Amino acid sequence: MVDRAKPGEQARTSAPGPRQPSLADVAGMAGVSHMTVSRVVNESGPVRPETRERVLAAVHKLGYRPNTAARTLVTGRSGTLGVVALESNLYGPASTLYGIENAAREAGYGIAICSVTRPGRTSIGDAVESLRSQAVEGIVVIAPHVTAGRALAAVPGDIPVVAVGGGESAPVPVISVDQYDGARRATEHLLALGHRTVWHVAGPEDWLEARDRERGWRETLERRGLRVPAVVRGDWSPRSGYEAGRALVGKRGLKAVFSANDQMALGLLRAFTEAGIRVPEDVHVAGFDDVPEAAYFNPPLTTVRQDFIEVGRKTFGLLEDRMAGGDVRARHLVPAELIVRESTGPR
Amino acid sequence: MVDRAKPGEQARTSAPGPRQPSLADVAGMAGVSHMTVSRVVNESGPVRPETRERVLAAVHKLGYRPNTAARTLVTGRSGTLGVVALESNLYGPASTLYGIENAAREAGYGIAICSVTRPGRTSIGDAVESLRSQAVEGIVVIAPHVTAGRALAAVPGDIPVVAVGGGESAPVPVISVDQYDGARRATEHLLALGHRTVWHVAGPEDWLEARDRERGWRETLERRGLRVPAVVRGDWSPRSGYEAGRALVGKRGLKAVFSANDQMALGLLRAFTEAGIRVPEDVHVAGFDDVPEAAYFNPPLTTVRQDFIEVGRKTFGLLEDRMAGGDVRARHLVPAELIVRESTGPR
DNA sequence: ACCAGGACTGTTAGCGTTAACACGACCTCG
DNA sequence: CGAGGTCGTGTTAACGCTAACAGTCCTGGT
Repeated sequence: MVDRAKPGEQARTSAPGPRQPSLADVAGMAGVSHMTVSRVVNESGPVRPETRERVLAAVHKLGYRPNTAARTLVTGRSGTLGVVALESNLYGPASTLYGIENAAREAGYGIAICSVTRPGRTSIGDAVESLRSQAVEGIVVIAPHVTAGRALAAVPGDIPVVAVGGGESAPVPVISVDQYDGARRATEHLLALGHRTVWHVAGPEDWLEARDRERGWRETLERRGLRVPAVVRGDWSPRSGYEAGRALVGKRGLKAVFSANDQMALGLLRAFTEAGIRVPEDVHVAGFDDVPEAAYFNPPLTTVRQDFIEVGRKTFGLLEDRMAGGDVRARHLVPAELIVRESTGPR
Repeated sequence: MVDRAKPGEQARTSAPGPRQPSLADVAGMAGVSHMTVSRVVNESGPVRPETRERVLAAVHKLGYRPNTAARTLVTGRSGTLGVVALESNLYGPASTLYGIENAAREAGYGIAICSVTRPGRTSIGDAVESLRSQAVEGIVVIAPHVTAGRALAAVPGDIPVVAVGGGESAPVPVISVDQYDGARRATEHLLALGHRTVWHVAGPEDWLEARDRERGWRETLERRGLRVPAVVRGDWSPRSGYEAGRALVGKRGLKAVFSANDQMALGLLRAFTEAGIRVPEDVHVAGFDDVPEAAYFNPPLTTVRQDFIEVGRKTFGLLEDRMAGGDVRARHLVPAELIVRESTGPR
């Protein structure tokens, strides 16, 4: 029996012990009915100041905490939102999650999360299901993946859902950074440096953000009647960027490269360095995301910044509207900002 | 009235509508008592196969979903764990969270999170409080910060809590990567390259991991009777690493630097490059964390890898023990692994 | 003096679930 | 052939809370 707590030290085992105090216990101590206690605790309905004092004292003394389960059962509201996050350890999703969580907490909501590693209709569906069973009042799906649209369509309609970065076809409201415009800006910036064309290292084909960025790049070139080089495709990882870089080395007329994210741009830089190609002297490189590291790459990376906190805030706002019964189906865009650094600097 | 759903299209507004079906509804349709339905749903107690079929059919037809709140109310178990994460957009915490979540979901638990930006006794306390009010069964605190110890001491003892990366003084079980040993390995690796000493860019003084890494470095030098240079302190960010690098440039005998994390190491590399100091030719540099980018830094970074998935798994296991009533107070360490790359390569 | 109505408090009835026990039918064993 | 068990099912009573209504005072206007 190692477990005997020393005096003054709380027993830290989870012995069943006396259960948490309930409204009734507080009521007993304060000499009122449980309803009066409920009214004090929720500030609903009038209570004489004197009574309130007594109740509050009892609440304090007993360490009373309202039982969420009971409250949820009777009110039908859990005060919890669910977030489905795909690849939540990537910088973008993690930051978005953070933004949503902040906005939600400010409004008094708790957050339940469910990450899914590999996308696919089933897993997103499972995640939503798992959250629903936690009685969440609404769900945010962070899954900028093509399958997300189908998965979302399969979600029962009786719970409010909004998506972050989903496709236009999603049957729910979508909020997203303007990937297309961000890619356009990066591409035009590179062209403005005097290049005849811009190469592109794209993200995985089944990611919507990858598609939008690629489209932004492609259409910018087409609009000007410029040659559109074959895209090299990566998987967002620095490693795939490195491989893309090696594939690109030696291409004729390689003067400007737009990478679909900063991590791949890092791999590119590495591959170019190894091949003796200097950035920005020989080739200009731009990325996407503006991860905190980007400013300290070698050289510092020109990139497109996404305001994830704003995305989180707007997403929560949209979900709130949906939960209030609004029929919002629009697609909301958050503007992207071009950050120019040395990787596209003067030669 | 824009809201009328077209036939075949689900109404996506949250109109109150007929409430979710309950056990009683299913029971009615199947012609049994609600208890029989409960037994079928939970696979508790014997049910004749024939009856089970009928019940299952009704469950399916009605789209019955158990009401968690009611179940929690009566069983006292919510099936949810809480995670308090500090700076959850940093690579380490985000990965740990991911690891914990995975392990928890495998065991059938849901996860509620609560991030806190700035540490301090109150905010961690608030976060714990907020999670408790969500009726979590246990709490993981990811907060490798000195204030975490005090904050944890203030948490009521009636809920199981474990900490990730907390200090030895924490009144709860702690799980952590062996920071000290990781730092020792990095330092010894640098010394083995023939340097007379190793400089150190430390993390914020109030982070326990920063302290452990610094101690591992310092004591390794002291053990060999080597000179211990003054530490330069950063805040984990690449920017602070850059500034540290500029402060270091020109120091006499600067041959080897151990940075407390990879991001700062990146800043260091940048500062050295700008100053015309070559890595690894002039100076050797090592980091800590092994972020995915580290292998593609310029040059690729020697660093200490932390197995966050393993940390998450062990953390969940420990919490499970606590919830089962075990009085585990030990400190569990996950070994760190040195990854050697070009930044400490041959000259 | 009387009644309307507000302020304050209490009583009752669920919310949907599981725990605990009760009951009949059937089987097995001595 | 009856005692005692298991199987399959039902009944009842919580769990802790809020909604809805029912009182009981007290005040103020007529």
